[in-house]
Amino acid sequence: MFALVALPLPLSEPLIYRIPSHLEGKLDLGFRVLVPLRKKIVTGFVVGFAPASGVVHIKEIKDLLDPYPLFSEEMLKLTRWVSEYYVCSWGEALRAAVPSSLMLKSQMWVRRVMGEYVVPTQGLSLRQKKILEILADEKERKLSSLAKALKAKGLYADLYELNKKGIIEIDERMAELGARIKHEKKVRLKNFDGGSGNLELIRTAISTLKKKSTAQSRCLELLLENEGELPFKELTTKYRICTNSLKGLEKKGFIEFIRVEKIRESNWALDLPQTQPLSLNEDQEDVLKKIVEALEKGVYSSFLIFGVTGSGKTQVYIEAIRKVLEEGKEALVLVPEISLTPQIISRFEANFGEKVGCLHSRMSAGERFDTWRRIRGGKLPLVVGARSAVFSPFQNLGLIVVDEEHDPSYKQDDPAPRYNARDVAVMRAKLNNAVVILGSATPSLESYYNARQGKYILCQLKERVQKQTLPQVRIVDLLQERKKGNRRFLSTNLRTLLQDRMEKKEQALLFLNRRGFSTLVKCQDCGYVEKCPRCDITLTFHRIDFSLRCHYCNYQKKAFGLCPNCQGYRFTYKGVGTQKVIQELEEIFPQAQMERMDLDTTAKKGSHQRLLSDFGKKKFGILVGTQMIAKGLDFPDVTLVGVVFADFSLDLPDFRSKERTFQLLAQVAGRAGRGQQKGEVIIQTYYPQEWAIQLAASHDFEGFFKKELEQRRELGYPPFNHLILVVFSGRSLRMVKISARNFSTKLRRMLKMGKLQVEEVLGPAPAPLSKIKNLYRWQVLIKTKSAIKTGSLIKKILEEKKRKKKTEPVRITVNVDPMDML
DNA sequence: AGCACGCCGACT
DNA sequence: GTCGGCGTGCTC
Repeated sequence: MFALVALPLPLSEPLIYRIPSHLEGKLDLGFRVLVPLRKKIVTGFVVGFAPASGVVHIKEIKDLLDPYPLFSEEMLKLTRWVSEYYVCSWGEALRAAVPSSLMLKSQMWVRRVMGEYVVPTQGLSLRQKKILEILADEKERKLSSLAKALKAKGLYADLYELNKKGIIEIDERMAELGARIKHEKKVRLKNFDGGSGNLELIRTAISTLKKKSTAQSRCLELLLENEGELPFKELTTKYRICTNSLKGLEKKGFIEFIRVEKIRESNWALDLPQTQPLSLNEDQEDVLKKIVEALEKGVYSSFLIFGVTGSGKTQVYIEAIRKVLEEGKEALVLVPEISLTPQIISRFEANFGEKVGCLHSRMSAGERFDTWRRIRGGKLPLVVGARSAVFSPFQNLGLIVVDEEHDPSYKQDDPAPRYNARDVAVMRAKLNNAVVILGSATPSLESYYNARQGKYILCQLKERVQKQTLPQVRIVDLLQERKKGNRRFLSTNLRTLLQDRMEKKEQALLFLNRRGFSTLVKCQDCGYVEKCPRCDITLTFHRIDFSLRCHYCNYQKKAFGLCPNCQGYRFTYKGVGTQKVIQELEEIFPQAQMERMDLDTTAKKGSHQRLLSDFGKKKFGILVGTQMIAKGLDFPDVTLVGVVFADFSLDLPDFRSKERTFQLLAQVAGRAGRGQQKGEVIIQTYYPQEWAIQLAASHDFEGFFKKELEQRRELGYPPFNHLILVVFSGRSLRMVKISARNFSTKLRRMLKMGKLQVEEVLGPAPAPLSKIKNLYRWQVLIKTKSAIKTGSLIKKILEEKKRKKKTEPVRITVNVDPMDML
């Protein structure tokens, strides 16, 4: 009997291994195993069995890593689907579903045997001498670190030679990845059950002991105060009870020593005053009622909660979760990484206490592993986590919530699997007959469209909880500002309002969306950026041949003509940064208190929190920041929000740029006027007529949705088609182009033969970032009705290419449902 | 992916 | 003639 083992590599199929006799009968689907691969040992997962195989040299499974399968049938199905939908190997999908610390790998260690002066250096190569030099300082070293020190790969030949000569020894050990279960010695009162008779007995013991040993009686008292159990270490260090006293108590039979698993967990929640569970308003009650009905039926159903900022979506989630937990089922809450803040976690902890676990990117390997194990063991019925938490090992999942459903951070771009956690969540709910709730103040077009089509049940929360009105939004035309002679970033309008807020001691947020790093050309006089006539996509500038190109369809024209809008001839390539804005603010308002918040200033651990808490305490009045300040902040004294430059996201060469802009503006605007005072928002732009901006200013999602949908339909973009982006990258531009062209020709030919509903194959065209780290990048974009069918076709084509003898030195990545094309 | 093997130009 | 850089092919 043979086992099919999926490995975390981009292999088209699982590899086949012999099952050693001592593991026969013990193995089942979903088990984690160690298998030899080339000269290494790697972790894989058993995904199937075969009675025979055509492979000549079959290796044997080395070992079994767990007493039970790591993956349930459901998780195998889910990861299988992920691998098919997102065009990656099953093993890669499975890897994404376990903490990385479980993916053990062997590591080679190199040790010097002969002393420094004994080694005959003649006859050794330069590199071999270098190796010995490095090994002279230390007893032993990991092979990987040795390779790094030598800035060289492929040391094996030299190492084996040195090994043969008996100068060094090489051995293979499993790498330590922090996945060990940590234990802790604890002291427990013997036969303690908290009952009254039991208590009496111990009290008597304490009083008799008091005469002889105060330490021992004190120890028993301490244990009584702590539910009969305390860590050994705490007793000896914190309470200064010596080991002998404890041993004495053990001998007398009062206490026993136990070893328990220790859970690593940093405390993320804030010690906030426990907010009273707010009672739900009528709208919220309606929504909750529908969800509870669905939960009671116990079949798959999906909801889209569309609620304006501040309408109390979270409270609805909380009540739904309460219901699920009461039924003994489990719940999962996904939030974007950036909003997985202590505030959010505290909110859930206030409601569910010990039942909540969280999973986020800043956790250590050990913490992740422990949390994962507790979920698997059924000890954490509620998990709040970022993207990868969608694979949490629940056994009895009843509800999944995806908050801020539209957020692009749910999509993983690198490495494979390039999945969208929101869509995986919907699939997982289906497989579990569970309920899934997607929530957003600005739903993605896909989800809102799905809801309109009846795929999701649409629930609306139209009012803010405390009935605050939405802020008034004004659009400032930067072109007019320029004509008035104002060359600064801040318009006179915004300056006046900032001045006013400083006088009134209210606070302001200045938001700058700085993602415009693709090279686009903007007219200095009118702000015009040229677009592709076919794709409505911003054209990008290519230095190589001074052209403007569309990276969807490869339309191109010469750069440096006159501006088609105003006949201007001066163009800019770069934009404003947060530092520049701060600099200008300091010039204009020398006394103002302000802080900057972006990736640079929040790199240090905790600085993010400190900045926000200082702002909350009104230590400064103006907060200037990027995306980071767009979401979730709730400061009642912020009455002014300024969007310094709304066009960055609009100018991106991406079909979603309008949607992004709308969502961002709506979110940022939602930060203003959350308290008693009414809020005001200023949006500065070169496109005052742009409807994405105008509709955001009037808080008109419906209007935006209608208009954008029309355009998407016309051009065949999502939600009407799925997009699949295939990127070719390599050192040789020629090879990259050839490879991309071969692929697209083959794909087009195969599509003609088949009956697939593929709308269009666009390109090949240069990627918007057409050269990264000396690698040229070209891409092919596919619009299709069925991502899974087209995906499997792509897989076939790529495998055929591999089988051909001459493969081009070109890396190919497939991105299904990409969030952006950069 | 990541690593071993093979081919080729730049030097002791 | 050797060293080491980089392209090529394969993993049961």
